[in-house]
Amino acid sequence: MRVLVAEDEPRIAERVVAALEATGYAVDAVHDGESAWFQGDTEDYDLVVLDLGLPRMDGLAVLKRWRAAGRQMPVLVLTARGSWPERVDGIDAGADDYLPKPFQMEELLARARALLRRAAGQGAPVLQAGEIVLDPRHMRVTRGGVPVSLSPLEYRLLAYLLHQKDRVVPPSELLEHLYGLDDERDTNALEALITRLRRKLGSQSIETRRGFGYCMARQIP
Amino acid sequence: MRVLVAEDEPRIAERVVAALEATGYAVDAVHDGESAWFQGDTEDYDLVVLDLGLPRMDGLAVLKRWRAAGRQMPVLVLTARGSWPERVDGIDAGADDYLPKPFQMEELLARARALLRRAAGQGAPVLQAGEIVLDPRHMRVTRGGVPVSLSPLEYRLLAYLLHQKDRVVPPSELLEHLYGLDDERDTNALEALITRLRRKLGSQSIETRRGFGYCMARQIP
DNA sequence: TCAACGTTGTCAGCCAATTGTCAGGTCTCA
DNA sequence: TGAGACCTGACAATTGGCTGACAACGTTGA
Repeated sequence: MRVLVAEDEPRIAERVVAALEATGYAVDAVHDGESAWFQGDTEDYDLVVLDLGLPRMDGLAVLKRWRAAGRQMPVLVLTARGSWPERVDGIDAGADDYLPKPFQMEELLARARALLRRAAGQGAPVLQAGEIVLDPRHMRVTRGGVPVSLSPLEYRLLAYLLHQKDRVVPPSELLEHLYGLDDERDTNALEALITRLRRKLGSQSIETRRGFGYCMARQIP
Repeated sequence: MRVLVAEDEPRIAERVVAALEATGYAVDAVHDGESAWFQGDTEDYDLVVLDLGLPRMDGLAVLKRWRAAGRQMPVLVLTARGSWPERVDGIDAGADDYLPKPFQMEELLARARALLRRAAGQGAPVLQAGEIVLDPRHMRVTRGGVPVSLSPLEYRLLAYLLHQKDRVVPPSELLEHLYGLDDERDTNALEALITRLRRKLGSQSIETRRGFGYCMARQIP
């Protein structure tokens, strides 16, 4: 999961980034509207946390430009302006949710989860495929009820595949989402990672579609 | 657009129903948890506005039962319990959004619009010819509902033919599309490919128009 | 400070699926 | 009936993907 955080107040930005990273997302941070717009326009994010009061370009303007250009990613708007007319504006400009400042970090994370979940077209609070269950709230993974311990990278890979449910995800997309910005990696690193994950989850858990990519195995429940 | 409103306080329920109806939605209202659950489980709604503090069955329980039963409709949760831990619970139980009371009606409408907009964005465009179905999102092909596993090249060929539907596609065009080159590639490679595809999809699936090209057979299902 | 450990990228070798080629077939139409 | 268009089975070269081994790196704890 790649997340872009656009927030100009250093203390808040730092806390948000730390919390999101601790949750296992790959996070990029920018501190003004123009950079935010550029990043969101050129890179592929699963979620954007966007402050409305950004320097150089207003957050609302950034959001509108993205939407006008057809960018679909879920956007969680942070705003200090708590009165409801602005909220309504934000939502109608294409925000998927907003959070008035000040907020509890836990609440931001819950909303982030909800948006990512919704974007994946899923209503359940846990991600699941067959006997594999991933609980994003507690960052726990079980296989048939038995806890499985995953490394950070393994966890991110599994979470991404589960979010995509039975879509086939090409290796290039996985590489981009796992390693954040401009990291050029050998696809073999990904293959090794898949192998390690399979060893922990069972070789049947992740399906290879030769020539296309990977997806979680569709199990017949 | 059908909307279900589950709210037990008569004054609020009345205002919400009126506002939604004024917007042009068809609205059903219930006033306790059991009725809410029953309605949501048996009828098809595009959106549910759900109060958490319902008599007879708690709103959260209603929501969880829906989700457990696989009901996917967007749910906007209303709650008087404004503290953030309950909000987190609500969101994690499968709510798509929540609105703390008291709220401005305009804000509720904006959120309703956002949820409906998002739900509408999920159409699954599939390519089809007779019993052959190609789902581009899942990169899956089925024949009479039975999954068929295709190689990358076979998949591309089929996708192209399905896109052209009832048009007869000359071999030169197929070669160009499959191999990029406008060249002297042996048309026999294409013939071999067609043969392999036919073996998987049924020999009737692809029609040969001698001297012109190929097209998907128009089947009468 | 150093050793033990876990994580992750790299490398090399292996296996199996994919796909082009070839050598015959079969079909169709003049 | 024969020429060309098309089909198909066999085969081999190529490619994509898997995995065990190892090394680099950071973390932890004594």
